[in-house]
Amino acid sequence: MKYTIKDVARLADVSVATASMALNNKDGVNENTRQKVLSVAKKLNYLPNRNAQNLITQSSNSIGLVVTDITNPFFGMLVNEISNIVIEAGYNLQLGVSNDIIEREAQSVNNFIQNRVAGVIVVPSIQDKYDLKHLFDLQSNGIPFAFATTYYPGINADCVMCDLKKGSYLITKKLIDSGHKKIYLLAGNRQAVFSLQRINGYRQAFEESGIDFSEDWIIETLPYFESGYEATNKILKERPEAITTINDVLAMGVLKCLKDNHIRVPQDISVAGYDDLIYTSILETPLTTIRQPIEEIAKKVVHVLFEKIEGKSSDYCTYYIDPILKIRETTK
Amino acid sequence: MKYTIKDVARLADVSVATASMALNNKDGVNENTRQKVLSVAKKLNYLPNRNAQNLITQSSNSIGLVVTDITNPFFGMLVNEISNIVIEAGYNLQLGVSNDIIEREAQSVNNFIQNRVAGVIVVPSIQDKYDLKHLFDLQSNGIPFAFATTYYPGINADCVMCDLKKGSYLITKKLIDSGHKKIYLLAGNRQAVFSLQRINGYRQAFEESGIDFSEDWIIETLPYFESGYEATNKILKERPEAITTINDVLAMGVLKCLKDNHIRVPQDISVAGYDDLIYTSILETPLTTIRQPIEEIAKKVVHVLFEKIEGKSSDYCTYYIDPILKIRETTK
DNA sequence: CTGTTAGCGCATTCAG
DNA sequence: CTGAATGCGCTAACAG
Repeated sequence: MKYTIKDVARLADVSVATASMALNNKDGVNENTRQKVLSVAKKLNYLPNRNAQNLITQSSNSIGLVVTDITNPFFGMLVNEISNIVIEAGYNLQLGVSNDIIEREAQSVNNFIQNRVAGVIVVPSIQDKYDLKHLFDLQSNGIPFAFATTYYPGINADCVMCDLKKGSYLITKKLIDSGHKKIYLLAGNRQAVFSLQRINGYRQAFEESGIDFSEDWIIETLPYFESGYEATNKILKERPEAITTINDVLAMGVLKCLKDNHIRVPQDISVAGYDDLIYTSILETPLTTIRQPIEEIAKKVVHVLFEKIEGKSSDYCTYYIDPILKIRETTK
Repeated sequence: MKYTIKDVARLADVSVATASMALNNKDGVNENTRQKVLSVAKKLNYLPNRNAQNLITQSSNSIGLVVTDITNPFFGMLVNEISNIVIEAGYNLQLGVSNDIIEREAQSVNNFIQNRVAGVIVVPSIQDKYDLKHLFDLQSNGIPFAFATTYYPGINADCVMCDLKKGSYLITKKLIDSGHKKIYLLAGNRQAVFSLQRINGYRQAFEESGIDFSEDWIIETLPYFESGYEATNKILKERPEAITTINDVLAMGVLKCLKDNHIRVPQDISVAGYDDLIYTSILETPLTTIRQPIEEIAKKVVHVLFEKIEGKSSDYCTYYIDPILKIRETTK
């Protein structure tokens, strides 16, 4: 049976109002009656109906989170961290998976709005054309939100992300210093902030070194394993000296392709990834990569969101977390 | 601004009741007035409050899902599939991550109960002692639930899972047929159904072949990368001829340890995993494994749950999906 | 076809 | 300290 507060009030022989006050630890209720209420609540296994609570208190115990690709362990870890923190704080997590399709992101966000969640965290997807109405809808509904790992430009919201430009700069510089010139970048979608920033870091390294580079070396890709494989297949005939990617999953696709073509890493080609997934450490040659400090990103983004929810802060900021270069064996 | 149905009613110059009927496409409302209501709703960007809707209709648009380890791509894929199906059906997904801690599972389920979700899917965690009160609470609150990938014994609920015994049987038989005798099994927790079934398959293969085996070859582990590494480290001095595991992530830990100890696979030791993660295909030597058909499991478990939600079915069943043996190069 | 009334489960006034 | 009354936003009778 589902019990309501009426049931516990009736069985505790008090009114609904006092039952409510007792249950919520409000003062102004006699200790004896409180105990009586609590004990019947326990006996009945009574759990308050959040829909009713949220409705009357005009608040919510849920946080909405949209990620692009839950299949990628990087986002798996992000969800894990965010989930832990959010639950710890007494909230519930509603999850949307966009698969990098903006319409799905919008659908999830609309769900969140209808459910009147307390706040939303979104990992933006790759899109050429942005229809960001759902984000403005969040704003007009007074629901705070923050971006994680990257952001959509032109939106007034907090963002917590890795300093992607710096990461790409570090890795590209490393490759240049090792004597490579023809360094390809599997870059994702040029329109996207997370690609642009990495491209800028890549460019900066070249410019600082005074080595010429070609725009043709910047390859647009999707961020998946297969995309890394296909892109590599296409550029192989250009004889790249090194290939960097915007994430480890792409880099694994690169390695797979090179393997299938009997090209040795790093003897024939150097390869570098981005993210530092644990699973890359057992590769034939462990992957040189950039670590994005996920725990920090998760902690910070939730913190920032909570401040907005609690009304402690009202100005928006993009927080950059320092990346860490992990030199392993896929680079000379 | 947040608008309520009152606002759209007022601006459309109708009563709240007709506004509601128009919005919900009920018939018995003039086409003109319906259009009028719809247009102001659109103009206002009105989205109904689900808390109120759920409260009055005594229903819900949310499905709760608890997984153990979202960091493992296997569960990432499972969440992805379930999310897609559930969203497609017009539901919202609430996610809990237990990290194999039963108290966290319970907390998530309690959240789901309080939110009065329509149904719950749970991936049971590894535990010696089960306090399954939260599941009985689901039942007493009339919330249908189903298990995915494994189940807790003694609970009246549906389960959709891979035929784990068969999978382990197939792989063990394969190893025996290749001439191995001393085959270790990194088995997870013996108390858990998902371990037991695999152990049974392992046993069956030995018994059929008439080869003696030792109980000592069955090693209890946690299901994580590090656990695979550590377990391997411990059994190395016993000179195993082959190591099978209950998931690919564990197997990757095994491979990493063997690599660090300069032990060749499969020349010195054969290794086999379970799950068929895409990332294992680029390993030094691609991993022999058992594929669990995740899409099928996801589809079926959601289907089964929906039938319970809609009251179309009332008896419980465990559905076993056939595993697929993937022989690659880590086995002789 | 439309508006009035009632109530989902709960928290918060305000009298007593 | 306690209870009766009110309303959160919405849907479902029921009259008119």
